[in-house]
Formats: sequence, structure tokens, C-alpha cells
Amino acid sequence: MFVTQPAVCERGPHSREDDCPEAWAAGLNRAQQIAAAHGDQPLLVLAGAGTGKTRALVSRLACLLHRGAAPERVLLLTFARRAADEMLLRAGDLAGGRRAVGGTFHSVAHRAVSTYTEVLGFPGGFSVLGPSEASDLMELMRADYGLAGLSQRFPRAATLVEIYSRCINSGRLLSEVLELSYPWCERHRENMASLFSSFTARKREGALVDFDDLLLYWRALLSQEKLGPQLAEQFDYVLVDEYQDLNHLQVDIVRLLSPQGRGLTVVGDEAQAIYGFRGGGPAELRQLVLGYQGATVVRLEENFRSYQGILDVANVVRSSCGGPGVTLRAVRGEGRKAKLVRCYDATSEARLVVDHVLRAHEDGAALQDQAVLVRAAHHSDLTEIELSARGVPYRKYGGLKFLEVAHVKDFVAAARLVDNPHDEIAWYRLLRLHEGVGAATARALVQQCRAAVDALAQWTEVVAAAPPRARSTLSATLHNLCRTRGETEAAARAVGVLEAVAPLVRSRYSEGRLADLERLVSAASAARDLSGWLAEITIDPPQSAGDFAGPPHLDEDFLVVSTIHSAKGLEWAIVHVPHVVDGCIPIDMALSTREGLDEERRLFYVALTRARDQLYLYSPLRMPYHPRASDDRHGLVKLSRFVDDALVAKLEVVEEARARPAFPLVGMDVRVSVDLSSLWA
DNA sequence: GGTAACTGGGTTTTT
DNA sequence: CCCAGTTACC
Repeated sequence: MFVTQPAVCERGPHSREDDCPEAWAAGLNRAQQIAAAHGDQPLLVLAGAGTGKTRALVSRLACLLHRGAAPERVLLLTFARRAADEMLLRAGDLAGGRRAVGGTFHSVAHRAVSTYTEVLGFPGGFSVLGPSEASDLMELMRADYGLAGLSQRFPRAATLVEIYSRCINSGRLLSEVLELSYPWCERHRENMASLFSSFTARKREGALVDFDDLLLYWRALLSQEKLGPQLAEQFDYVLVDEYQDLNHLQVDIVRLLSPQGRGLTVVGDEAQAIYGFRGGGPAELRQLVLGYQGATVVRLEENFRSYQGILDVANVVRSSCGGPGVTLRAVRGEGRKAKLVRCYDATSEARLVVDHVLRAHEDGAALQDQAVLVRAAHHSDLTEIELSARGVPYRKYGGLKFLEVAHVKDFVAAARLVDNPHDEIAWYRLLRLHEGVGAATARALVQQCRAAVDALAQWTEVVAAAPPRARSTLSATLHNLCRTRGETEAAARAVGVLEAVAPLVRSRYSEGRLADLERLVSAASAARDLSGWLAEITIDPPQSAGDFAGPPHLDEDFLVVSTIHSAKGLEWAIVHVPHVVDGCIPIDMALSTREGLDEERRLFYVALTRARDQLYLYSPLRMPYHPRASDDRHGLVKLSRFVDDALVAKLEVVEEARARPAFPLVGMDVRVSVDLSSLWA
């Protein structure tokens, strides 16, 4: 660790590369060092899974800072917030505490948009719409347009938002997107087109900015004739992580930030491109970088994470993933072969997964060192039941987010209203919580609120316009919210919001849900102001309810259950992948197109390469026809098409539970109970 | 005209 | 479990 910078390394930001045997270089292999110490020419780092990509990027950041780059002129763009924070912090530690700037594309875009509200035509500020709010707005408009009750069922609001978003992120025409991905919606193309243009107008009118808009506005700012170059010149260095998952909008942004590629570093792995559904084009940024003069390519192939036994499996899958070739070599040695466990059915699969988790735990592995990775959030349903029944603590990542749970959305809506009484989406949601107010009444009241100067200050008028039976509860809610507006501290505001919504949540759902809201209140209390907190949690939502519980206790140990998507970039000593059957991995929805299937293969590759020491794949021989079917009709299922002969050759196949298990799962759907209390009486 | 209560069908992945 | 569509009631 150095304390003061040696004179030899004191250089301007555009100095030539040089090897300084300094803190940032400690423990790097040759390829990583070359990447970290690279000069100002465009750099493309092709990094296979587990090859120390993050290390290389952190070291590069540290090296740049160390050479004298101004921290505020170095920008790191990542895919997930956590990755950015961690890398900036680690690089800062290596570089004498100086921190570069960075975050996800969306959070950096948010900063840019907040800075240039006048240029963008939002003089009074704007609110950020998360996907669920965007979908609420779409719902509101769908009904306004009378598209709800047509003879031909019109797509759901959430689907509409998906389609809209895909058009923007892929830069494709609506007709193309429909043809490619939503053929069953094609007949509604015209209605959708007009709905979409009103949706855009309505967002603009209400100063509402959704995720896609953040990127669109950032790009628009960067494209401005005078402002654009000024913004780009703020940064001498732009580093982009996970380049394979950028969509064409994000690629445009990178191009505008670094028009000649000077100071541009791009890191990623095309075999891990798993966000095609969001408009990601893995090769796009690689081609951009390689098109610049003097571009350098560095390949990281030495794998520090896994044993060769695991990489052998991964390499087979990788070989058919496309993209630039990288073959992973383990530095850790051979290790054990990965196992393929054949199970009688999905129920015994769940039991075996938990058996193995607990056995490893007995052998000394913490639960935190293990993970269960699934393709779709519901694929872990049975495993979760088994985990609960056997008392194994776990946290689930991916799938439904904490913020998307109904009562949490209600709380957030009320909070948004206190912050901005013009937020019609929040009004719509809050009003419908009251008994006697349904969609139609709420819509009429929202119209009235839109017309009002400050609908929350004029709350008595809103109450007067509501149907009689709703008036008393509504007046209590609004009175509370109006009073809460007088508070300035985030903590006091959050408490006020909770008081306002608590009775509604209690009557609509159950008492238990209030506990979640209390956690939300304590999280909000730590924030400086409520509006900032709202924007923050919208752009970067907590990944699981546990994220709000504060720093975990030292003795807290839990298994991770996660979607493969959410597991990207992470690693565990032992990884369990259940449901390795056709229809799950690869998922049935993706089977119809070539691109879909390719992406499923890459997803499988991501799952395999999360494991450090041991990898278990499970395939049940039978699965219920429908995961939630109430009867237990089971059908035989096929092993995943990805597990071909070449792959099986690298696996240890274990035939477990060929026979139907003697007892059903503990805790599962107990229909018969025996009352023994008379015995003890 | 509008709401609540009931019923039947369906569910990929996320910033 | 969540949504959409249907029906019965105000």
C-alpha cells in the first residue's frame, strides 16, 4: 500500500502507458496487468467467466487515478448498482482514497437529466416512473381509450409497457417488435400505436420520466450540438462493464461520450449476454470499439474461480455460444466433476437439493456459500417449501420485487403524493384503496385532481366528490397526508404516510403486511429527503425484502435462492441448478426462435460458471403438467437439450430416487391431520 | 352506472 | 397468487 504518490507516476491524464509496480498491480496476472496499465487508446477486454474481470477493471481505475487522472473525470458505467459501488470503492482504496464517478446507466442518466431539467423542458422537476407506475399509467389510459372491454381482448397494461419499452430499447418499429416477439398482439397494432403516442405525450405533460426516458433524454442531451460535446468532454476516461448487455440506446450513449474512442475501456463476455429481451445486442459495442483507430484487445482466459471439473462443463456449453472464442483454464486444479442428479420427480428433486445443501452445511460450508439458481422465479417453489419445512433460512433474489408487492406500492403511492400532489398515478392507486371507490370513480376523481391547483391542499373538495360511503375513510387518509406535507424531515414524512395508509392496508390485506411497511419507514428515515429517496429506490430497487433489514448480523446465515439473471457476476462455493429439463432450461417460451435458444444456452453457461468448488445439476424425470395444478397429474419430461453427449461425458451422472418417494414432502399440502390431544388429556 | 364478490385461467428473464 | 371477466347487488 502506498501512502504518497511516487513522483515517477505523477502524470497527466493523457500520459503514455507504463508499468508501475504499485498497489493496483499487486496479484494481477499478465493479461490483467496489460489491461490495467493500458494507455488512452480504445481498449476491449474479453473476459471469460471468473477470469478476474472485476479485478482488472478495478485495477485499471486505480491505475488511472494513480497516474493522475482527476477522479471526477473518470466515469464507470455498470449494469448493476452494487457492482459500481463496490468497484469505485475498491479502486479508491488502491488509489489513496480518491473516488471516480459512476453508477448504472440509469442512475448516471438520472443525474444528467436532473441537472438539465430546463433544457429538457421540465422546469418544475420531474418524477421517475418505475415499471409498475408506468404500467399503472398505461392502465389508466387504456381505460380512457375504451380499449378495455373490446370483443378482442386487448393486451394487459404490463404487456403494453413491455412492448413499448422494447421498441425503444431495440430501436425497432412497433410492427417489427410485434411480428418478432408478440405475434398474438398484431391485430391490435393500430390501437396500440395511437395509445403509445398518447402515452408519450401524457408522460411529458405530467413531467413523468420512465426508465426508457432516462436513457432517451441522456442521449438527447449528448446529441445536442453545443451541449453534447461539452458533456462528453467532462470525462477523460469512460469504462464500461458488461458491454455485452448494453442495448442500442446505451451503445449510442457510449459513442457520444467517447466519439473517437479515446480513454474508452469496454469489458465483457459475449457468451454471457442474457438480456436480449431488453434490446441487448452483444456484438454492437465490440464492433464500435474495434472500429476505432488503435483499438487493443486483451483476452482474460485464466480462471481463478472454479475447478477445471466445472470449467470442462462450462467450456462445452460455451463452445456453442458464439462470439469471440475464449477457453477457460482453471488455475485451481482439477477438483471434482460436476454432478447431474436424476430425480424421480420435482418433489424428490426439491428434497435432494435440500439434502445436499444440509450435508454441505454439516461438512462446514456456510449456507451463504451455497446458492440455488433457477431460470424462472417460480421454478424454486417446491424447493422453497422444502426449505421452509426443514427450517433452512434463505433469501430469494429476482422474481417479484419487494416494491412490486401491492401494499408496498400503496405506501409508495401515498409517499409520492405527499411529495408531489400532481402525481395522477399515485392518486389513482390511493383512491382505489378506499371501499366504495373503484376504477371508474377513481378515474373521475383523478380528472378533478388534475384540474386542481393543489389537490392535496384542497382535499375536502376531493372528499366531497367521492361517493358517500367512501367519504369518512377518504377524509381520514387525505387529512393525514395533508398534515404530513407540513413535515420536512424524511423520517417524519414517512411516519405520517404510514399513519395514513395503515388503516387501508389493514382492512384490505392483513395485519402482517404492516411489518413490511415499518421496514420501509425505517429505510426512508435514513434518507435526507423523501423525494430523493423515492427516485433512488425506483431506479435501484431493493433486491429482496431482506435488503431493507439493514446490515446483516454476523451470525445470520442464509441460503441464496436466485434467478440466473440476478446471479450474474456473483459466485458461490456450491451451486445447485434444479429443473435442468426442456421447457425450463431452456424455457419453453424461448424455444420458437433461434436467438431465443441461443440466449438460453448463454444463460445456462452463466449458471454453471457461478460455482467455485461444486456444481450440482438436477433433472426430474417427471413434472406436473402445470406447476400450480391442484391435482398431481405428472408427465415424463425430457432432459435439457443442452445436456448432450458431449456434456454428459464431462459430468458424473447420479441416479437418485428412481422410485417414487415413500413419503410426500414434509409440510406439503397436508390434507389429513390427526388430533392426538385426547391422548395427553 | 358502478362496485364487490366470485370464478377460472395463467405466469421469463430486469435497469 | 394475481388478473380479467362475469354476475349480483346498490
